[in-house]
Amino acid sequence: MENVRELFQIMTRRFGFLNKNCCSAGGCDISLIQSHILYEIERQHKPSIQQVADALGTDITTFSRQVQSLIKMRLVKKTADPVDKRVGILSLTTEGIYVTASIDQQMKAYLDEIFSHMNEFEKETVIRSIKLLNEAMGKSSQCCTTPIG
Amino acid sequence: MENVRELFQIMTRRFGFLNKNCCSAGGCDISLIQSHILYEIERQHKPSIQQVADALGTDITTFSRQVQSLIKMRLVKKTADPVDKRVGILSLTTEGIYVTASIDQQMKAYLDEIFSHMNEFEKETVIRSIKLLNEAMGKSSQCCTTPIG
DNA sequence: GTATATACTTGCAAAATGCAAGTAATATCC
DNA sequence: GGATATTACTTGCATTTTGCAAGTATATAC
Repeated sequence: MENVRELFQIMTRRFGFLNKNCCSAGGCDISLIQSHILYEIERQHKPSIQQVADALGTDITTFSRQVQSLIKMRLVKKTADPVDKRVGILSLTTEGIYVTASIDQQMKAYLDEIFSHMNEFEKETVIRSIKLLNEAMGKSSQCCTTPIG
Repeated sequence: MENVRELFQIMTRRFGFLNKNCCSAGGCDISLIQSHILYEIERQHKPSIQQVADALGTDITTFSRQVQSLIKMRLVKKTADPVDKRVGILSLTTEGIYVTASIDQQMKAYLDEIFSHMNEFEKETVIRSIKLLNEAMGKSSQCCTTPIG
């Protein structure tokens, strides 16, 4: 049996590089962290600050400031939740939507390139496997979540 | 067809949390970055400082200091290459080997837990898929490597 | 209506980062 | 074989990032 951890470690590292590559390139100059934040704001529908911070495993004080800088860059909007005025609801501005879409497009192009080295059957198997993996990680309560400390 | 990027993004994020969890827990108090460095020093056989920095995509000046702190913690040794005295060869100390092994053990336990939610066939498929993916990423020259800028 | 909890925000001090400029050793050119 | 360029780091320094402690504002509990 091969070294499973090594396989995971190398794969995630490479995917991390992919994410990095998709920031500085072409027009938008976004940090890796900012890219992750934009992605998560789009993915969740009108999330609160807390929700995104939790999803990314970032300390909330740090995240508060990261959001502030994205607001200054006019990529993100913050509106108070009308039901509970304490919570700040995050959403993308028009420019934020554009930048996020642009990053997504780059990522997809890279992924296509990677899959071009496989046949259709292999590609299907790989995608199905990752889905399976995500489900298994979701079921596992003790791991794969934000570190508590 | 599902959103492939999303699958990747979530998977790697979760695996990242796994890595984080395996640092602060139990005895050794190691940062996530330090854990990655230890892992890479063990993986490569007696690598140079440059090699590890490249593998992790870290700026070499930053990495130089990260190595210094690991040396202070007595987890890493640096010896000049006898053939080329400019290059610093990195290796783990006895304590470094112990800490690295301990982290690896935790990671493996977590991975076992994840795979316990699958049957043997699924597990085999997933592992084979990740191998395939790594090979495909390796073939792709334009991506999955350190960002140039 | 007071007490507690939640969702953030800010002060501050410590740590991490990366460019510019250094040092030392090697490789190249003539 | 000696000047020049290159490589493999290291250090100075200024900027940025981080997270704990302590704050504010709103909401919930009793």
